[in-house]
Amino acid sequence: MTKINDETLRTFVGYHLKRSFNVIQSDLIETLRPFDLRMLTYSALVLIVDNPGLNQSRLSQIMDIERPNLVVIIDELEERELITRERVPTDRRSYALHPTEAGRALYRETLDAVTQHETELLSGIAPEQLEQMIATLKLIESAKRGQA
Amino acid sequence: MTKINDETLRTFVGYHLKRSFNVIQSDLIETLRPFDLRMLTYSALVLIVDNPGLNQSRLSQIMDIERPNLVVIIDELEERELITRERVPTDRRSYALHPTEAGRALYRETLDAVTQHETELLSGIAPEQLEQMIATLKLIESAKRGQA
DNA sequence: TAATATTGTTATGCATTATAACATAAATTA
DNA sequence: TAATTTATGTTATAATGCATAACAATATTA
Repeated sequence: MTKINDETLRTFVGYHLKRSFNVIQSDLIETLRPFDLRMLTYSALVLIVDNPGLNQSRLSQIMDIERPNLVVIIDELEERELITRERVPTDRRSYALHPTEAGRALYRETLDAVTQHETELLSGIAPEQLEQMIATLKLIESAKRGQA
Repeated sequence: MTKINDETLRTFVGYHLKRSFNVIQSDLIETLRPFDLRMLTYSALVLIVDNPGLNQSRLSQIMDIERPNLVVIIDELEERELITRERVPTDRRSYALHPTEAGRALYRETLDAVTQHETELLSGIAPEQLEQMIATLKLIESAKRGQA
């Protein structure tokens, strides 16, 4: 088992970001599996519960995905009766997205599970260190081109 | 333009990781476009140049992708004559992957470009702060389940 | 020698992401 | 007001990413 040299890639912040994200993502996927949710459907559910009445256009923006791709996600959540699409009288093009009671219940269940799993996964790291990292991640996030 | 509340998702480290990675990834994709490389083909090229002679099995492991998915990547690099597959006398199942001179030249070109773009993108952040973040990211990476 | 494991491969399916084109409705402008 | 432009949600489509099953050739182990 020869050890492989990835020092060149290690000079890139993006490489470290991707590898560490992969670890958290794998854990999250496993955590969400029993609830039959994927990352995208989960994120959408959380955002709809926390922002009842928002429309698909706004939701796709915050989720950083294209509107066509959100449609299937919303379709799935609606079919499972976790959310509803309701016509907006003042703008009849758009739908106001609202969680159902089942949606809010699933939100609470999953929030607990996801929080516990991530806390457990990162239990070996000091909270202050994580907070510092998050501060830096926010700086990177706001370095987005065509925005500053 | 109503502001959307994503405070719940902000309690997750993974959410911050994903959003900041997206920023870097977008930048990287644009940087690699002129060279007709994607992230995966680029990573593979770098690892082959830095580890000449390694085989596909090892490469797929370090790249964290399944062997079948690596085949098409290696196919592409080989067709473009950036690398070669060479039979290993001591193990005739596997191929030793080696960069061609063109592969090494492209490696040098792209390394400069990618380094410059990432440096520019992150120029507003103190290097020590980035180093600290990388240290934390490494901790997360090593928190991978079924490994400690 | 026989059974098992590894390497690379093909085929396949699902998820993610992006773009073009469209119908409906709203907003803008002439 | 009428004509044009823009916004919202949708369908269709394609490229990419990622995972699994099955297989031939070869190596390893029992």
